[in-house]
Amino acid sequence: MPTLNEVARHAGVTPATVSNVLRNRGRVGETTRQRVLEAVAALGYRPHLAARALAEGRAPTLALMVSSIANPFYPEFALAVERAARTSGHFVIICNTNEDPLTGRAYLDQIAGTLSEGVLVTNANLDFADLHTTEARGTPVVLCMWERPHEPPGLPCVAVDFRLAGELAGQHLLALGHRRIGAIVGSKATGVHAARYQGFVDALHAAGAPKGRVKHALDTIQGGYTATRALLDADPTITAIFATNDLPALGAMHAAADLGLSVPGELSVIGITDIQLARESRPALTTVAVPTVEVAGLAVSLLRELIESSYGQAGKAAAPDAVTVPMRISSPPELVVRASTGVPRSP
Amino acid sequence: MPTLNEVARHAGVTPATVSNVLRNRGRVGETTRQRVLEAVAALGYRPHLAARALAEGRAPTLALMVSSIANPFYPEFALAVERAARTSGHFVIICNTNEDPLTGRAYLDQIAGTLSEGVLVTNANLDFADLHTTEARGTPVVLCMWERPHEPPGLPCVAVDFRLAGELAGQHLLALGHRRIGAIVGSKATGVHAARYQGFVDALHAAGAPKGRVKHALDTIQGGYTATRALLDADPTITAIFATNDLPALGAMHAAADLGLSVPGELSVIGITDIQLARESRPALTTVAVPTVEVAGLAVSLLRELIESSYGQAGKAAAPDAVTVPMRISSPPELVVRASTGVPRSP
DNA sequence: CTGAAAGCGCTAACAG
DNA sequence: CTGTTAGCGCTTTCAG
Repeated sequence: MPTLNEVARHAGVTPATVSNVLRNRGRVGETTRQRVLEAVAALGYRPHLAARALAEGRAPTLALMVSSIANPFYPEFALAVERAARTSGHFVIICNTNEDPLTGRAYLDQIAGTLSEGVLVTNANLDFADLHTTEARGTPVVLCMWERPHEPPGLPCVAVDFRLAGELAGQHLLALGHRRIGAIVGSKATGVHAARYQGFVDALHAAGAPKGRVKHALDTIQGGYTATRALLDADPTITAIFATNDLPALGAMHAAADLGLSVPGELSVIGITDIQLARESRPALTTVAVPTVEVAGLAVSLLRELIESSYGQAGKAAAPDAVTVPMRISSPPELVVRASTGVPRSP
Repeated sequence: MPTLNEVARHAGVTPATVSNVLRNRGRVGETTRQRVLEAVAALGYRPHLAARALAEGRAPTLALMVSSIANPFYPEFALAVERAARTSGHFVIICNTNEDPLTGRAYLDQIAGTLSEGVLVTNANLDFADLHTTEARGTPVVLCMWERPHEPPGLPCVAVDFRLAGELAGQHLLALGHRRIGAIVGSKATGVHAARYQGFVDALHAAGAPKGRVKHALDTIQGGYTATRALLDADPTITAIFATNDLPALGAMHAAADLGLSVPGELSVIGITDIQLARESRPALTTVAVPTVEVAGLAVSLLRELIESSYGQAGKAAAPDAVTVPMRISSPPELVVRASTGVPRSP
């Protein structure tokens, strides 16, 4: 691997000049520029990114924290993040926390600021204190899927109005005529899907409909499957299932299939997110779509801004504007009606 | 961010000593070691990975090239890769080629050897010449899913006997009594699934069964869907579909659903790979499982070995053992019978 | 057992 | 416009 120095020698200039032509910095004469470019091509020179990172004091990578990339939502998101990151020359390092805050911390400790100049956090079971620590150490962090635009998390974030998503789902079911609706909340009671469920309840309330049964479940197909069976077991008159995420909704459809209930004939099912699988299931899942690609784009660009300004204010003492934690809000979720919802069966 | 130097000062020693205790190198006195450790803890020191990379001449990351992380097989594989990589302190950078060889080359050019010390390649539409180039430049490359153990690709790889997988699938269908089987090959005629289809044909041949119809398709659910409809259109007497991958197999099931054909009652469907979705579809997909996690582990450890030896032989002139390109073979694929296959309908 | 010194490959002022 | 001079933070001989 040829170095900058060798290229410089080959071109009969100094390393600084080569560096300059390569990054269009200091103005360089056209003839030397050509000479340098030729040398670069001749030697097949490629800049050593680690060296550059050290010299610049910043690494060209972003860390993407996910609980498990195997959860089908994350790959879609990761793809969008990577695309956005590439536009600013960033590479993305994927950090699976495997739902373990300690693993998450280990990642943050190791790469934040030393190999990555910014951190993107999805709903990855992380300790907020750890995130604040890495922020305090100078590495910007942004939360990618904050659920409650009206209750900022105290960390830069891009928020999606998930309460609205829940409400839209509820309204859709209500409009179809459903009154006995089971709800599957894909997390513990205190969990991250509270806003979605709240929206659903709001819709019910506004329509004067009864509140219905709720079941908390793992945010997986299996979780939705189990929850649905429990729900239907407890109340066979349920005509629709609202799940706070697509995966459990898919599980609900499976449960229906196993119980011999047709969807949507005998049971309607709706989810939230609109992952690819939602389109591809049979029947195709009605859901409330979250603008995934947009969120990824917003998150990356917010992170970039934070990174830039973090270098900018390096000299400033005690920035008191730390109170204004930035938050971007994505465009609102939208109902996508597909084949898993319909009018309720007659009693 | 405290530096090694500051820690050294704090502990009243030199940076070299701190470095030594941190990596258990030069023997260090127990008392100074303690002192250093305290200083490290007190200052919250974390090594600067980019600086270390430069000094060591090697980066702590591996590049994982995939065509699109959104294809459901890759996340599962990526997760396994990351787990394996962590055991040697490596981070993984995910590189989506988006099926574009140029994008792949751009990635290789930029990070191979400068930010990543090794490259893992899945079936990511890459130019082999580019891979050889990066290898020649000194960055080891390993192919992760080579399909034909008996025709080494000329690059280090871990191979899976996909011909066998196709054969097992064929045998299963045959054993059930199917004779009119449609095949969906998830790639162009010249493509990467040739071995799988060959195995299937071998099984047919061995049983003296007719060869049946074939349709090439995109390696997606949609591709399988379209292909299935075409197949059934051309020959309604088909009783089973063999797909060279799970995604198209899933698509076949959807097509069946839309045509009002019950699976497996009126149409059996089998795939290859056993992605998570196969377990989670309804009916659950019968498939031939590839040992994904094992393959990831083999690939990472092979890559590690290549990396180590590449540093080792740095001085040696013209290593003539370049002829022995290493290949690891995974344990054989295994048939997983689930609910999508059964005896053929009576004529 | 520990310190001093050189350098990894590149960038960033500042001179000339 | 181009060259000089310092490092970035860490590792690694080699002396002491």
